Amino acid sequence: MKIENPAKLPLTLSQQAIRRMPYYLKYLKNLDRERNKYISASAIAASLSFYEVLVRKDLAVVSSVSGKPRVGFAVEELITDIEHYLGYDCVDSAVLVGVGHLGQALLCYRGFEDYGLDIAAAFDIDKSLVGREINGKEVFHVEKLANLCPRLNVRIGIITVPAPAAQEVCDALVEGGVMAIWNFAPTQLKIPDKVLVQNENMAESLAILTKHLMEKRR
Amino acid sequence: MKIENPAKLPLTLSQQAIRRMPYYLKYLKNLDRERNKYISASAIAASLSFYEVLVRKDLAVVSSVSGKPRVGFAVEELITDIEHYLGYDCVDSAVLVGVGHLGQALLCYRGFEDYGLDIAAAFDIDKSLVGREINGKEVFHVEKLANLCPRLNVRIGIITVPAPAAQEVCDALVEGGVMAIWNFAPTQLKIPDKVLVQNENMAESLAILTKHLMEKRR
DNA sequence: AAAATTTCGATAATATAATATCGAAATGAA
DNA sequence: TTCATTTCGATATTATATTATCGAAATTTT
Repeated sequence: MKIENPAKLPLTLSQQAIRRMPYYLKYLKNLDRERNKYISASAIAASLSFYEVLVRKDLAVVSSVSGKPRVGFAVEELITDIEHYLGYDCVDSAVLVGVGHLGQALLCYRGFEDYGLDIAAAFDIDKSLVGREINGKEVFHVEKLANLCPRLNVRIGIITVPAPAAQEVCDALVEGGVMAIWNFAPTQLKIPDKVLVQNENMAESLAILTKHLMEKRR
Repeated sequence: MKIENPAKLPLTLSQQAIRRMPYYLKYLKNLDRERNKYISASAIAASLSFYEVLVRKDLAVVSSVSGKPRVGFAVEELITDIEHYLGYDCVDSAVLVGVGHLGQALLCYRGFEDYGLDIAAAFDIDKSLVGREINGKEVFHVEKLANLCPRLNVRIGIITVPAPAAQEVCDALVEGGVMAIWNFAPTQLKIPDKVLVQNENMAESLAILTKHLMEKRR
């Protein structure tokens, strides 16, 4: 009798590992798949500047088959496995609230489809924007937000309003039954546990940068 | 003789702690400082939904004075300390490369000044953009990038070009003597060790979101 | 056929980060 | 003045994530 998982190897990916997945995916998709049926973790690691063993571990979790020694992993299968793992194969609908510069940039961004995201509609408080279309997506007034979310069958809310308005918008999204929020406003949102918040606060990254430069200066 | 740091308490902040700093700063600045000369770590933690002890530890590292039991930390001093810690008190100049939707959004963003960042100029390959001004910042042709960086006394490069062009732009920035790069392109850049890269890849966050939703669906 | 090489998976060791617990100092109330 | 409460700092524990090491399988070279 063989022991299946002797030293409790991870069966799920860490948060950080999930973040690495899009990089793997992009790299694999850019390969010439006619020439490269197989790819080694070592090669991936070298190209992405990741640690080799880390790549091997990440792939072990998502991959349906194991890699062949001296050969590597089957590229096509890996791509399918990663896309499936991240849920890219079943598209999620989202609404975007706040049609400012950043909001418009996101509305116009091509590439979200590849990531399994479809922005169904946009919302703003500015009446001169309401009714307009941006990249084929209609802009509604925010007061309709909570009502329209269920009707649009939306599960993700994207917040690109100024910080002071963010909590209010967030509450409306939660009321609308959204299950995950992508927050670009520089605030910490209060939210029920069942809803996931992903903050994209540029001040965070900037803090890392300026801190680093400050130390260089010394 | 008193032992200074018996159980090697951290003298520096973790990356994650640095990322929390902007939230502390924002919270403290929004306080009515006339009424609140002091603030407790407990109150900050409750407002930001952070763990109390974590806040205390973070503040202990940046704060020049320790908190008073039953009272808390002096607000004004904390603000000064955090700003100094992050280097917000000495402004860094940056250039932005790639004046698409996202690039324009960043060029127009007010608030960077508060974070010690000044975007000195923008660059693009599109000749119809070159020579124009966006939010008071002139757009130059990318071929001038490496040359102008030293002249503008720039230490940060912001990359908002499409992924395929990112590495080339990055190389020019490094050639221009930039010390830190803020990369919004969804690629892993190859860079000398001395230069810091901060990736702002939306695919990363999106992976977390879609993964989470996929699990909910089951 | 034997030896060298690449790559794998498994395990171990380390580093980073978050959470929990506890005694002591400062304040306010009994 | 004594006692309860809030908040602190220090220490301990646990969780998360990365890096290192090693033997074994598949392939190529000698």
